[in-house]
Amino acid sequence: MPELPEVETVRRGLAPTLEGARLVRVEARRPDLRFPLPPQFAARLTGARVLGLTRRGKYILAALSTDETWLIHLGMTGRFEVLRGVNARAPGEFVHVAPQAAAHAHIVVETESGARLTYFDARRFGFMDLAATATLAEHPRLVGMGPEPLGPDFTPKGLQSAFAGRRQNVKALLLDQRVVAGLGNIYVCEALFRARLSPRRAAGGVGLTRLARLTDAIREVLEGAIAAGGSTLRDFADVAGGAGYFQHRFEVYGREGEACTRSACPGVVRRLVQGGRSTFFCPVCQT
DNA sequence: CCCACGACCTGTGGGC
DNA sequence: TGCCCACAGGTCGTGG
Repeated sequence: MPELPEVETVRRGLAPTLEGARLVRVEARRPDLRFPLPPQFAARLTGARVLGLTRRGKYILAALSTDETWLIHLGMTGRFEVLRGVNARAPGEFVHVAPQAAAHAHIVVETESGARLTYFDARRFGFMDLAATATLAEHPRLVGMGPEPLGPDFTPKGLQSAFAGRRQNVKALLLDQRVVAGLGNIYVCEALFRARLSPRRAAGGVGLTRLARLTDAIREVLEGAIAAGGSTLRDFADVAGGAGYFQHRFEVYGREGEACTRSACPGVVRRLVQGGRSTFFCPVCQT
């Protein structure tokens, strides 16, 4: 589910509760998510203070006072819920888009100040790890990851080098986290539409003019989505159970058969399957 | 190295 | 109403 804007929404939601907080009780209700949790996972978190919460691509990174960093990936259905204080369950305080089954509450963390954080993940495609902060950049999940699309290293020329000689289509390569970090199926479709670029083009053949449109489009889409609190199709919720609303601004994703939203374009949005995943695009104005 | 594809896991929505 | 299949926001491992 969550791509960069949703992960950033979760990070911002967790920050007020976690930053500076000491973790006093940690419960792992099963030994694994997608992968086994690291050895002594709960014990290594217990007693630690969270120094800061950052994000890299689709990972949330919690730097700890123990000189370790807690890495969190939400997979497709990972979700955090934050309950604060004794009145946390007061009627009406939280709106749950889809109440999470207790069976999927895998990790529970309580802070010294009485907040409780629960990680739910129905499909268990999410995963967590603990790694020494000093060598975090060498972590296998982070090493080789492409530039942050909202940072200064994401440029048309950089994208051109990443695409050079590649015959794969642009859509598939933009989903590759080594090319650019944080994009997923929705925002790649939306960005390609805004850039008027066909998802079927061979990546290596795209010129700088188009790549400049693409990098701009990616930034615009992601910034708009973060400002809207992410997109909620079925699973995504922020830490208070609320929905994002960027899905109302989708121009192609999920709109197969609808008229192209670009003014004066006579096209109809089509769906095709690339690399086993749906791509939505306008075959008339995306070239 | 590059690329295509199946696998992982559960829930849900649409069609019949 | 009920059943079954297709599909879902991600990533990894394997094979050619």
